[in-house]
Amino acid sequence: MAPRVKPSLDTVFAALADPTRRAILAMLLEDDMAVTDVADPFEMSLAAISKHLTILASAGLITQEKRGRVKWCKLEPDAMKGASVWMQGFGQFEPVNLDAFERFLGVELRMEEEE
Amino acid sequence: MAPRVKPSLDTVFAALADPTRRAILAMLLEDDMAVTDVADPFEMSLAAISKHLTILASAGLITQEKRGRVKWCKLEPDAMKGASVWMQGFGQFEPVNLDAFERFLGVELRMEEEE
DNA sequence: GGGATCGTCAACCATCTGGTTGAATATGCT
DNA sequence: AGCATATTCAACCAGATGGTTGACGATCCC
Repeated sequence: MAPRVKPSLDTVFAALADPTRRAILAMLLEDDMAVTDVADPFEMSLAAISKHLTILASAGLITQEKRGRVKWCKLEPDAMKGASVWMQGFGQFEPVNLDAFERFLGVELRMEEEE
Repeated sequence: MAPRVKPSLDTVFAALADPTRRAILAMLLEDDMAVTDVADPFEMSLAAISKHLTILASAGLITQEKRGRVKWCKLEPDAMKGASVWMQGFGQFEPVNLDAFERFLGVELRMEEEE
């Protein structure tokens, strides 16, 4: 029942390769959310979002806890550690720059609106 | 002719999601390589490796320059910057730890041998 | 010129991915 | 009990992905 595998680089990178899933992770930065609420801003079906959440969960990037009929989704940023360390082995990237991060988030969201 | 698009998070993460491609990047850390030499340690066809290299190139993670009949592949670690910054927005991961990186490389290579 | 080497192209194939819809399950509310 | 809400399941579909093989165009070398 507990999330089985070691979240491999394969599954983490693959999970992060989809813009919908990255947007979900960004939403979860602010707070834990129910599946329905996660789905709300997207134009796709609830079932599709549910699948995305399953993928994020099996990559270890989120955990889901059912309380009552609501399943709460919680960001697990530590799951990115391995991938982050791996990438940083390729170059000393600029010291963690939150401004740049927010700019990226902004660009991503804007792209989805335009689509 | 020049690599067209802005290497998006989509293409970078997708490129990194494949273990063969990550192994290729790790090889290129040591030195630039010809396509044939890149393909050598793998058990798949040269054409398959050529495709992987194309994917890496269109994600901006490598560049390829043809000199004579040999096409040289060069690592372009800066293409990871965006992805790295994006991930670091989710948590302050341990200050660049090369030991951990080499451990990861080791694990990845070992996995391929066993397969 | 002619043969070997380097690399890509084209066609093909099996499998994965991301989405849909409709039905099913589980919980909460009155 | 009976209805509404929350979420998943199952079947299906189109298109992407990762691999193969065989032919092809370039380039180097004798």
